[in-house]
Amino acid sequence: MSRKRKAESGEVLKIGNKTISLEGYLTKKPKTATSTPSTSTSDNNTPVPSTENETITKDPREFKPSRPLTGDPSLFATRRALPLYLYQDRIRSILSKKDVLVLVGETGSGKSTQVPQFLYQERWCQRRRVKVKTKVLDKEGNEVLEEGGKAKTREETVNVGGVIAITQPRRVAATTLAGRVAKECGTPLDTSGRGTGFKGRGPKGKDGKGSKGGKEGEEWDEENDVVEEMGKNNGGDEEVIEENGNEKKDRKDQEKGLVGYSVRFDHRVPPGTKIKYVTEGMLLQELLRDPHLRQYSAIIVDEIHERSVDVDLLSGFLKQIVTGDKAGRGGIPLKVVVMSATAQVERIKKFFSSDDSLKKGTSGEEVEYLEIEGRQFPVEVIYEPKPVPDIQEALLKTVFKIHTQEPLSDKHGKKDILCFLTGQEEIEAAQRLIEEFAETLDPKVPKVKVFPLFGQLSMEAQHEAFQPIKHPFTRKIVLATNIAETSVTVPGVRYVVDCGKAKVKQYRPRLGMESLLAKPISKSSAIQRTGRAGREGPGKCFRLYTADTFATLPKTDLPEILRTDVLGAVLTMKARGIDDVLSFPLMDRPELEAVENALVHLHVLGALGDDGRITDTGRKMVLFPVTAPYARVLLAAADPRYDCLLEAIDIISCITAGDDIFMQVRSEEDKEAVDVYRKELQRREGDLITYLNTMQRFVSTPSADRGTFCKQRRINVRNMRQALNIRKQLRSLSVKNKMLDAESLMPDAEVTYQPVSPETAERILKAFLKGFAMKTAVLAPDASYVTAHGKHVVAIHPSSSLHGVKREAIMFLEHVYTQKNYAKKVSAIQAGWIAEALAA
DNA sequence: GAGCACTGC
Repeated sequence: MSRKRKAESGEVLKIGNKTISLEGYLTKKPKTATSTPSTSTSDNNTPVPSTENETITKDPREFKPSRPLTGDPSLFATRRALPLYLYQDRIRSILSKKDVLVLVGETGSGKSTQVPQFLYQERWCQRRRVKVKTKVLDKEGNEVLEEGGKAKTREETVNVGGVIAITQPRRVAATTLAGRVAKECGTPLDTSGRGTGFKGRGPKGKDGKGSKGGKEGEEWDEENDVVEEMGKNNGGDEEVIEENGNEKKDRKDQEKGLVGYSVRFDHRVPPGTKIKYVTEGMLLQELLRDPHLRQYSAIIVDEIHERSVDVDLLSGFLKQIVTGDKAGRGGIPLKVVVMSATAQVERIKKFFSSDDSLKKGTSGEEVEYLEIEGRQFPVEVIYEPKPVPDIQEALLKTVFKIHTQEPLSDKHGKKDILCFLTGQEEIEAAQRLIEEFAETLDPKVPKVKVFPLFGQLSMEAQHEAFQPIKHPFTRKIVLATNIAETSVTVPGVRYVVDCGKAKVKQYRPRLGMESLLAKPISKSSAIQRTGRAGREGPGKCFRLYTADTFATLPKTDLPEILRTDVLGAVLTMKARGIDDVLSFPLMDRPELEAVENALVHLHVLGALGDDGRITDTGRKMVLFPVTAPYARVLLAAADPRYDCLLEAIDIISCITAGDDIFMQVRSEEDKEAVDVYRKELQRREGDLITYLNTMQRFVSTPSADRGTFCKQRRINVRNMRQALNIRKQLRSLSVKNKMLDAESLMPDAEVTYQPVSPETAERILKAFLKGFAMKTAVLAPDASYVTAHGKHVVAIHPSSSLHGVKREAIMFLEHVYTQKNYAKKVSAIQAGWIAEALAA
């Protein structure tokens, strides 16, 4: 499995004895240096010229909006108070002339809710019927050529525009924002009685509004037990009403609903929807069937500063549409509003300008920029005078300095403390220290109550951190990971203590594995943490590092695309018609080596052919909302040779449902009791067959007993529900793609549990090897496991049922460097199966 | 003997 690359040319890749030609898709060298990730973010340090900043006086007489608000009058006052209110004419006027607007606005400016409402009645936002020329494609999706080599086209009449999409990085944000805006528009989304049965990550959504669906706590909710039928509610997208601006029509639209949302497992797009909140991934998925985004007049990309892989890819596709010839949209431009909480304006402006303007030296003139002040209270920042040797000690000192010297509350409310730490271990150690020290305090000093807050905690435990404290004379201290930086808002916080570090996942292309280590945070992350103290009143932020250290921090975080395996990103591009992935416009380009590794890996998986183009297999793979190796497993499992698709779906559902469905057990006594039940589920074949066993046992358990089933085995109900949703989605996609016969599916209630035979287990593991042959290791004479690919020593992670067990060979689905080089999700295999899986 | 945070028709 060794890989050799021709040193002198980048045009050919060799894998074993195979040669893949890179011609046609590795034609161009990237424009920016790719040797180190940091060089590609070089304009981080370029100060933004102040002349660029649109400064607008805030005299309401001068900028009184020319149009009255519409919608629910009871919400007018709140909307008028938003900083953004005064900018609506300006925003409308900019977008009537230009196609791209970069809008920088801090949290609380109202940009996510107000901007689409300013725009949806604009003339350019109406749906139109136009003639377009479409390329004729053959069955495989390749262009049909006319004589002379030109692509064959045919003329069609299509609808273009009418809808504004607003993208969000998270589901909760998309659904809560849609709910809020629908209410403001006077066309509330009725979300009652919708049994999607699971909720967002935290008790509070991003903007401090409660998330919805499902009830609080970890109990299995029988009412929500039945998951919603896929695709039932997403039929409204195509029925956009012809818009001609008369009042009667407007009223009709209001009855039908102006606002909708579309996130995985949950679609609410009423007929007549003009404003649609979507997750970034959802819009990428839409791009697969509609490359010109014809349904939309505008795309608003919100929270672009978070720089997920999805938003980076989306930006690339949007740039192509905006700066392209627009023939696919019948000449109608697509307007793009890019919204960010932090100013990386130059970079974004340059990115969305056409390359021609760069050559002419008129960079960015097609792109307008507007900055809007936020609504934050001032926060005083206090640094350590010199570097602290021990973070726990520094934390303890600072927390009790605040506690003993600062008031418990003021006219703005409670004055609680939020501490940012790196992980669970650090949080638990700090909790013990603080609680011990609090015992020694004078009884005249107020009491403290400590709440840990990290993702792996149960819903109930997370919820506690959000509740106002009941006891009088007590201060709340929340010890949180990064979860409190973007995902949730803890109310009542007026003091922030920031340790200056966070655990970040980083992919190492050379090793083919990822690491999870604590690293210094960026300036913008530090500022974000500080801001958490100023949501409800003036606050203070204690940074447990020096001002000099702050000055050395990188300006922004490394975007995710430079930190993860680009396998998925490359396949996403290939499937959307990008043959030359290296010349695809990206704000930050991954290292060449990372892209090459991804291409080779995709070739091994059979998603790319020897010519580097996407194969039939690759095209089938992208239809499934799982990573490429899992998609490959599904295709293999549907093959009569392996014939285990339902089993593979059960396993993949469990594994991709967020964090492990098995929660960790904290106390020793609990552990003993839980292990009795868990042991029953475990199989000697390893973790995969254990997951299968768990899912099969779960679905054959009567609804009424499922709560007990989960409780006894400490199964995370939220993740289990997610697993059921994924299972349902993968099953229905398999039927749709003719890999599964709908008739053969039995309702779960009618299936009696029977453990899989060792023969079936073998077929399942062999099907998984089709996606994970690269992630295998063989037992060496010294009793360590050595990877087949790269010859690294790996240890089996303690969370695996095979931890401490020696087998001939193993397959693992995850490979993470933390304390050690760990293999996770491990199965026992035979060494001979590896070669078998690699042979076509 | 160990687990930053998100997400996908």
